[in-house]
Amino acid sequence: MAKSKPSKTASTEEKIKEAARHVFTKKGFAATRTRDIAEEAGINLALLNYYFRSKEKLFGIIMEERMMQFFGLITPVVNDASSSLDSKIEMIVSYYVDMLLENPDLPLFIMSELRHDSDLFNKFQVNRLLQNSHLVMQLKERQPAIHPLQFVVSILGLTIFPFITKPILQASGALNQHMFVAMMEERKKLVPKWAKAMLKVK
Amino acid sequence: MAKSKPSKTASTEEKIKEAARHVFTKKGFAATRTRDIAEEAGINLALLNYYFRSKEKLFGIIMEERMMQFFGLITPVVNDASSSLDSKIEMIVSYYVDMLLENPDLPLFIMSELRHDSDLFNKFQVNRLLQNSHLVMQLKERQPAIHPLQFVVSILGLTIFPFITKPILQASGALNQHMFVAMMEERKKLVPKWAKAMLKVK
DNA sequence: AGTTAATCTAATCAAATGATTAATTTATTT
DNA sequence: AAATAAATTAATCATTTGATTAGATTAACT
Repeated sequence: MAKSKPSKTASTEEKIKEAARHVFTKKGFAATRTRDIAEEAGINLALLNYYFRSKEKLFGIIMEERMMQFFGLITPVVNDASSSLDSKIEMIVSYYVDMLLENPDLPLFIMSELRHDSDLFNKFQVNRLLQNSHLVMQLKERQPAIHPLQFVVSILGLTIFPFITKPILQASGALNQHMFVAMMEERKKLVPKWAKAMLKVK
Repeated sequence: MAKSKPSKTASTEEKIKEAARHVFTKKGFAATRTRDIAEEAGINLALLNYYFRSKEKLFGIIMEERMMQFFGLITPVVNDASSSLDSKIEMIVSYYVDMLLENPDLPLFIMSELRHDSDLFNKFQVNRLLQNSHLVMQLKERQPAIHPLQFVVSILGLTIFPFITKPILQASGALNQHMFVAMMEERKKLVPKWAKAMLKVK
């Protein structure tokens, strides 16, 4: 398997962040030992505290990065007043599939850590992202009978949930890596079509 | 908030299991201290090892229980040769919503732990659950152009994903507990209708 | 070159944590 | 009632783990 690269050229600080990003995202905060990070970064354990003070501080930095990566992706799309509802949906699905194929552990990481400490959410003020957004307006207009959140959760679920079940699908032998990628590529077209059909249901 | 009841009447062994079920499911294996479990069960820490040998062993017991609860729910439905595709979908959604409203932490718990140790999955042989199932046959027949797994993942995603995002939705203030329940009750009817529409898309 | 600051290392600490032990209490059996 | 087994407790152990320290090495500056 592709071992994460401690980037021979990168600065020590960046090597630690790279390693932390990888280990935290894969194992979560509680299961991560600072020694794991130090080892993967190829540095002395004390340097972790020298550069980042504590495990918590380092985690906070990584978490902020990852939350921005995860939630920041939709912010511009959701609020774009010039695009149609259908093209917004296409963009959301396509962007997320591409980004999550590169970062398959991200959803489970975000959701798990946020459950343990939901303050993280307010801390990085990712809320008020949907409130009064252009997307929500368009959803209300297209299908006034159903709460827009139902659609938002559905579209995101159709896109993100496969990445959450990926470990199960692969462990069960139902799917190998190549098939998974193909499945997600197909979803880029399927989900928008499905969404259109769902919006017509009364 | 409703403190979990250490069941004054229950046996010590059962009190420990109750507490373990609760704490493990809420915090995950790594973040759980055996002392947390002992305290919540209202028993001496040593009794945990007296009855269950080790944290790992106790966790294994709880994990097996929870995986059965989670995956066992669909097994009979998925293989029922007498029910229509549409009614299978209705049942799956309805069963899961009801069960998960009682156990909202379950999906995130299962997915998180399974990611850390996907052997758990094979260990409890939950695989081969879908392979050649009646449901998969019916999906192939109804919509041969699309891999049945696409639909299975979608239907489960539409049902389960909201529970995974629940901590976020509530932390963001987008939804309170009552609204969440109402939303999920509405989904019992919406998801089957959506699924029907999705199956028609070509 | 000499001085100062930054970076890094090995060793160690203190607290947390899973587990065990020896002794005590309670229940069961004879 | 006496003897035996089961259940429970307080104290303690051994490891792990996050963090610190003092000292060495390297880089930057004058």
